[in-house]
This record gives sequence, C-alpha cells and structure tokens, in this order.
Amino acid sequence: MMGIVDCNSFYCSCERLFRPDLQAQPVVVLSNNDGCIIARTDEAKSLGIDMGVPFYQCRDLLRTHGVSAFSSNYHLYGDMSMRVMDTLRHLMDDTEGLHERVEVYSVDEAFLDLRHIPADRLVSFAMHLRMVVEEWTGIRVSVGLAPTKLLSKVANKLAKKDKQATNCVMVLDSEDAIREALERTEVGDLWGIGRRYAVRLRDHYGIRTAWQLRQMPEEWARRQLGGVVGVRLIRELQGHSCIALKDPLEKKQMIATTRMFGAPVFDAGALREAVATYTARAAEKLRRQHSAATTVDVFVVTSGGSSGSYVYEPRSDHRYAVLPRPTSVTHELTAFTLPLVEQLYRPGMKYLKAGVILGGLVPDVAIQGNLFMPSEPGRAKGLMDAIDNLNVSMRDDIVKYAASGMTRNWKMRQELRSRRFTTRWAEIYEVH
DNA sequence: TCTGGGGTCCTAGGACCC
DNA sequence: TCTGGGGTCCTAGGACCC
Repeated sequence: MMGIVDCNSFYCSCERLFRPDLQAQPVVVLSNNDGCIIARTDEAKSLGIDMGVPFYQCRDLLRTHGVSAFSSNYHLYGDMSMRVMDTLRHLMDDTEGLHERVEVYSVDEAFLDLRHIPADRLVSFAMHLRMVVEEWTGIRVSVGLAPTKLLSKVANKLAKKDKQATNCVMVLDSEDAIREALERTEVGDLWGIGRRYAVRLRDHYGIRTAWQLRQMPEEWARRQLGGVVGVRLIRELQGHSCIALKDPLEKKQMIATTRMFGAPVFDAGALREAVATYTARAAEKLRRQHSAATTVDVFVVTSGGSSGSYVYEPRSDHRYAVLPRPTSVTHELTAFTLPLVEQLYRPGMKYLKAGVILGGLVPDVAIQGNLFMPSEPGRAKGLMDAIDNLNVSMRDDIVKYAASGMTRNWKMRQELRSRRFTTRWAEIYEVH
C-alpha cells in the first residue's frame, strides 16, 4: 500500500500556530507581491473565496467578513515543513534501513511506502500518524491510503472533503471502496488531469468521473493523454502501482529564480540589478546541491497591452548562453547572464518580471575542464563557501555583489508578513 | 493601479554519427 | 530506375504538479 500525508491549509495553519486567536476564524495567505490568494482555511473557502483570485479583487469581501490576510512567510512555512517531515520519517522509521519510506513531494505533502504495515493495522496506523504530527508540530494533516500513489491521492482528497465523517483519514483497501471513491471523483480532480485534459475528456468522450476514465483502454490513453504518462495513469487507477517512491537524494535538473517586480521596471540598470540578484540566488541553490551549471537562460516578461488598453497581456522573451565550462561561482554566472540582459533590453518597454534558469547541471566534484580556459584555482570556490556561510549564519544577504544593487526599487511587496518566529532570534515569539 | 514561483516529464523533429 | 538502418543528442513546446 501507498499513502499520502497532506497538511490541511498548510500556510494558513502555520500562521495560526502563532495566532491562536485565529483558530476558528477565516484566514488566507497571499502569493509573492501580495498578488493573489494561494491558501485558504475552510472558513475562508465557505465564504466563496476561490484559489488563485487576485487579492485586489476580493479585498472588500475579505474586509466585510473579517478575514485575516497574510503575505507569504517562507521562512516560517519552510521550517514548519521540515518539522512535519522529520516527524513522519521518525514514525516510518525502518530499522532494517533497506530503503526510504518517505518521499517529500512538496512543502506540505509526503508519499509513504507502507508495505511493512499489516493490512489490518492500516487504519490505526494512519490515525496514529495524524495524531502524533499534530501533537509534535501543531499542524493538522489528512491521510489517504490505497494500493497506488494516484489512488492514495484520491483517498486523501475525499478525506479532506468531509473531515467530520472521515476524521481526515481514508483507506481504500477493497475493490468496492475503490469503485465508490472513483465514482465520487470528478475526472478533473485526478492527479495528472489538468484543466485542458478535463475539458477534452468531457467534451470529446463524455468522461466525467474517474471511474469512467478507468474503463478506457491503455492504447487510447497513449494517444489522448500524453503517451506513457496516460498509460501509467490508467494503470494506477486500476490499482497497479507503477509510480514508485522517488529517491530523496536525486538532484534537481534545472534551477530557477524568477520574480514578479514590486513595481514595473523601465530602465536597464534596475533590470540588471534584478537579474544579478536572481543569478546569485540561483547559484546559492546550485551550490547547496553541489552542482554546476552548463547553460544559463534569462527571460523577461513585458506588459504587452497597447497603451490605454485594459487587457493584461504579458509577453515573454528569453536568451540563453552555453558556458565554456560548468560553474557554480556567482560572478562567473553573472558574466554570462548580464550580457543577455543587454540583448533583451528595449528602451521604453515596461518590464513586469524577470528570471534566471540554470540548466545542464552536473556534479561539481568532477567538473570537466576546458582546454581553452585557465583551470579553476579553487579560490573562487572558497569565496563562495565563505559568502554562503555568512549569509546563512548572520542574516540574508549580509554579503552580496554590488551588481545586485543597493536601492532595489523593484523588490516585491510584502506588506502583511508575520514574523519569522522560528528561524530568526530577533523575531522570536515573546510571552510577557 | 493591482494577477506567484519553481519544478517535472514527455514528444516531435532536426542534426549528426557510424 | 535506383537512394539503408539504427542510434544519440539537442531544443522547443505542451501538458502537468503544488
């Protein structure tokens, strides 16, 4: 059996931990730049606040109903996520240590491999997980258990839908239970079926429920649902597990840092500062997983609507470069990303967003030399280590490159952020 | 006025190799 | 009239996820 543990309204739950007065109150959390709603509590959902709605469009509704809104506080959420995942790993501890049983799938979700739990103990084990995680971290979770990853996601979604009846736990351990669950699940709610496929399935094939989809032949899925991806989806629906737990040691294949600007940018200087900053941030992530990049890609998003038009029509453009030799050194990367900015920049354009994507990642231990470049003396590597250590131990960006700029008018807005209670001494929770 | 950020996998098609 | 077979690697683009 497979399982998935999913934190309930995760970002909102994190905010409530330090605001017990909000326990039964509606709460929402906003995306970067305070742009749109990305997390809601059940109370907020029942007020009709949808996922992804722009903040400015529902400001009045929020005020009328006394909904508390927070800017996203990734220090807090990241730290709480680590605590939840550590708890899960502890509870899934495997004395034989043959393989990992927990796959951290996202900041608030983890898949579990439950082959070692006897069938008659699955329900009580799921209850136990839920209880201990809440006791140790204060975060409530929902648990879905089933023969495959996809079916466990189905179970989890149904558990969350009716928390009273299910106690946030659902186990699909019989054909009857699976059939009933799939009949109650809309095809668009399935993991792997997005909006495009959902519409096509409904309009072209009259398929509305997950149960209907399960009856379709594999060859049809191969043609209509993205090749082998579709075939796997059908098999998983039928209860044949074919998406295994992922190895936690796997490294990322690309690393990106992209941001919407706090206010539109018009001049090349500010654009260069932003790209230099994003390059530095991406390079930090690169060094953390001990990789080096062979390609850099810079992209910008401009406001496409002609002047006077109300239509929001962003357009994007990008340029990339192949490095003469893989590197993770910030200034070696900016030496390539900044010239790309010059290539992209057009005076008079209104820039809304920019990003840096590092690709062609290789391990940084055995970087392949280039016949035509002087070999890396190791000094730059030492400098990077020193900067990374200072920035981690002291505070964000105590040391940074001048190219990143000092004014940073383009920085994102975050007007409603709570304190970083668990990761900054100066912001720790106080009891008087 | 104001609409997030960071990833994954897969396929098709072209260049190139022996 | 005739014009191989079997690969790899790369990029662009499309779908999806949270």
